[in-house]
Amino acid sequence: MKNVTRKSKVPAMDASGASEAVRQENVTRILDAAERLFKHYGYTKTNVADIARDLGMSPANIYRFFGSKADIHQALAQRMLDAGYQLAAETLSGPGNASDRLRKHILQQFQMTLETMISEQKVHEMVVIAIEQQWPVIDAHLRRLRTLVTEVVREGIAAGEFRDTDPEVAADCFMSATAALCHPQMVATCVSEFKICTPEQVVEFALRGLK
Amino acid sequence: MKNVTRKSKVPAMDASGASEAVRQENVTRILDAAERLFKHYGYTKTNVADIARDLGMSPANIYRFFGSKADIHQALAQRMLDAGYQLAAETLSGPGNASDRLRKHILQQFQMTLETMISEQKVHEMVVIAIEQQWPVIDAHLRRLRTLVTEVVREGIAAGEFRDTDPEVAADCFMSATAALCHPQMVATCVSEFKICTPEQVVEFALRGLK
DNA sequence: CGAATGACGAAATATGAAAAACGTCACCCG
DNA sequence: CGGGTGACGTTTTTCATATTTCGTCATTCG
Repeated sequence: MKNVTRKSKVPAMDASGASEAVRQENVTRILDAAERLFKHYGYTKTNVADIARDLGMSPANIYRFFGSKADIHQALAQRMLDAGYQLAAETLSGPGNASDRLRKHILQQFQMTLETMISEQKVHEMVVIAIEQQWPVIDAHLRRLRTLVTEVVREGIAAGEFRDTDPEVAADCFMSATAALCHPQMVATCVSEFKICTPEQVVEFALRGLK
Repeated sequence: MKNVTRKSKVPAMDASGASEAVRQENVTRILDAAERLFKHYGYTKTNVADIARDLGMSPANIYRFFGSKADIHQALAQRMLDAGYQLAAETLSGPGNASDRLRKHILQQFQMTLETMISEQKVHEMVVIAIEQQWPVIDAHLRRLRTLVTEVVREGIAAGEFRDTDPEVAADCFMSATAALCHPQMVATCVSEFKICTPEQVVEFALRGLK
């Protein structure tokens, strides 16, 4: 409901820079505390009073930086997704040909999802909430990732590595085909059930679709 | 917990056939009533007393045929999955080359999932329960389907239509790659979000992975 | 004057008793 | 004797209420 990135109005230009900086630092401190508490006690079991107490401030003060508890959750999700995006960007713009990079990217994504699910259930709880409620941050993240993948596909086509098709469509198809390895819900349900092929084989299969 | 297919002991061989037949008819009647009521009022809103009243029998009598309400649900799921399997079997053993049959099969599956989700929310509720609790019937159904797909892949390889690889692995990869179109949870979440490519394109992409 | 807070109404959630539903069993009936 | 049932103990769900938590605002503080 409320907007996540509410910017304070900037009445004067002279001190606004410093003011904005100190504000940003408070935001970061709150997110750090929230992340730690959420991971320890779980999202639903942690209330804003807990976060405020942990920081030695009043609950009301939290609301000067975040419109709601859900906003904190979303900002945290944004931060985590940003980290994932950063990693993906490095992998996808790293060394190797297009196939190598895409393969590494997907398997990395899979690995990350798997580990989060197994060892950090509290984080997984937050992920599930985010997906169920179809937050825009998730959608935006997927779009960002798709942009990266599209670029790699484009390079692969230019290098003669992939066949010549619409890079956007091809990238989207590739991501759909590997969704079983990247989507948390899929990973959660499909890992347990008996599968014949390995993640590596699925990636190879999807890569072949590009060629 | 309880077993779904509890068979009555067969003390004598002469009348056991008829006895078993009349028993089977009761099972079917119960399932028919349950299906109608579940679809109308929803699974959680319907109790066994409702089903019994609908059939003009006592609730206790239901338990002579099913170990629990969940067993009815599972048997119903089995019956629906059987119908889906039947359809898939016809499509996959129908006319056309391997690609045509696989394409038709996946798009058909997608269509079915989509319609169920949109127009029969009560059924979708039951599907979600079945998936969340990871019922063996679902797993068995997927295995059955995979067997069918494997056979088509094998034929495609024999006809020189697909490249020569392990049919089982290839079929499993193909199903993973098209999971975004067949898995109810995926369809539910991914349809709404803005996608660049169409279902048809995803299928073509996956088919290309076989070639 | 802006940063921060205690007090407060609204909304969500925990609690616990009452009701309903589940599932079992001794018993009845054709 | 097998098909069927009413009565009954146990578990789950419902629902009203008490408590917590959320989020706002007038007021205080530096």
